[in-house]
Amino acid sequence: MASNIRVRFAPSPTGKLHIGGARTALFNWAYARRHGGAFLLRIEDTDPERSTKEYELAILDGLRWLGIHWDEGPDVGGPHAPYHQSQRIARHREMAARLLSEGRAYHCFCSRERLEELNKQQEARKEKSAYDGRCRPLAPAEAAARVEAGEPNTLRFAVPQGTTRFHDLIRGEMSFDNREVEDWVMVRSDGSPTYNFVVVCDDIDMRISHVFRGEEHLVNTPKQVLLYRSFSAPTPEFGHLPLMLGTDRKKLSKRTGDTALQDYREKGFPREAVVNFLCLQGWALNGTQEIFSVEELVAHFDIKDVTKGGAIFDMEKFLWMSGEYIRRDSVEHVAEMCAPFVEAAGLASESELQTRRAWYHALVAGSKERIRTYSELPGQIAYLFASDEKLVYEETAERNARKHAGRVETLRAFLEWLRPRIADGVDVAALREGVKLFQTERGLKTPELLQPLRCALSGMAGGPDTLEVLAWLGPQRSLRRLELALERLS
RNA sequence: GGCGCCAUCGUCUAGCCAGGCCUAGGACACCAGGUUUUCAUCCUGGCGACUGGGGUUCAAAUCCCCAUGGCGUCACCA
Repeated sequence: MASNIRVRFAPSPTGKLHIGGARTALFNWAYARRHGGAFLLRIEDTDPERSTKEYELAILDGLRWLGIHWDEGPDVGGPHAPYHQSQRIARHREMAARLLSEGRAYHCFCSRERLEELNKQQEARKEKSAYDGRCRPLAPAEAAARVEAGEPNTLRFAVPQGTTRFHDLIRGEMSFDNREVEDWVMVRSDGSPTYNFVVVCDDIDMRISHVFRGEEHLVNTPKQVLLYRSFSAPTPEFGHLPLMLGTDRKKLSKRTGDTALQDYREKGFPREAVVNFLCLQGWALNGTQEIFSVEELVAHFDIKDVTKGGAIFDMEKFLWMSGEYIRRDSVEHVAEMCAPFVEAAGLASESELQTRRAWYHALVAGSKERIRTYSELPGQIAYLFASDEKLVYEETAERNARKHAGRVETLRAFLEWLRPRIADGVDVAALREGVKLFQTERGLKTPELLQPLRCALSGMAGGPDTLEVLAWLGPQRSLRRLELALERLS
């Protein structure tokens, strides 16, 4: 059954994909999927000063990483191409001319100086700053003559009297007095059309049925609704998503943390966790289930269930969720995802990890529940790659070891006991049995042996099973580290 | 300042539209126990909220009004 539902995500390639933009894209996409509609991508590259191809590519890349697929867009094309706003300029001009000829827009010859002056005066009188409509009464013929004569001008939309109402699927009935909407500029003096104008032109031409975007656009909506009516085009349904807030309770900005999706990708957050967490900012599956898949999202998502209030981005919960995904994932996959971080940390090259695949996987299996992002793995396993001589003892690890007065004697005895038992390799299970006997024979409590041993082998206060660590290190290096510890812990 | 939006634990939220099932549920964080050689995981328990005031009603977190607070926005950016 074909659906008439068509939604879009229309980023401006003037920066990296913002985390809030990513959520907007996700919600649009999920809505389309849920209701059998189409999701399209349009690049709003009409600001040549700030738009770059690099950002555009990065945004597409980010969306793909999230698993978002678009039915129509700049790279895949579609029936309403082109999907770069800058390439639709001829159509924009045509539509602007239409409004002008119908008397719904007019030429304005006010200079920037006058507008600035006007603004200053309004501010001084504590009035709202808005264009005063001076050029609106100009006769069309006179205006046309002045344009013909080369006088600089902009094209302004002639806002009618009355009240503009529209329905918002998240917030209900919205109402704005048109006196609050100024005669805004549709086309700049250089001939380029402005955002509020082109966004409507394109949405009409692309048959967009639902517009879901950030709440900061709410106040633009009356301007746009008026435009739809001027074009006698059906007004789409709107849905203004709550803002994502920083810890300062203000619109998420770089001041309070990373705002680019890419930053979280580079920090090693699993993409499923990113998707899951982003959805939880302003939407809930049912109020009790926090972890859910995109399939569940698509099966249950409805714009009506989106929250109205802004959501503070809680990094602690995000990290928890990230760790949750890593714990639930397979060792193989986590190992693969962590590999680039292990390499970047200078611990081992990709080929070295390939060569020692089973060994590397064992490390990951032992560390999986101790990391929250892929980037945390190197810190957990660095001691295995350190030189025996330069192994760093963490303060707590050394303190724990030194708590035991007989540590050096214990380690010396253990070293001699151990040497023959691992000459042919380490058998953890057999060793574990042996260690129990070693302890009882000497009347040692477990920590008395294992805390100094752990410090000697890894220099870490925590971590996986000490005998596992011994196995990973191998006989030679384990013995070497024990010998060194005899000195270092005395 | 004008206009607009919003308002449940510290945070994300369920409940609100269709008022009683709410002595307000879940999650993160925090605290206390348990498991573990340690850390982490895991398990158990605890702490903790309906912004205030009016109204409607037999009954309000839920509906209405006001106040307060927070945020957004006021460009020839998008």
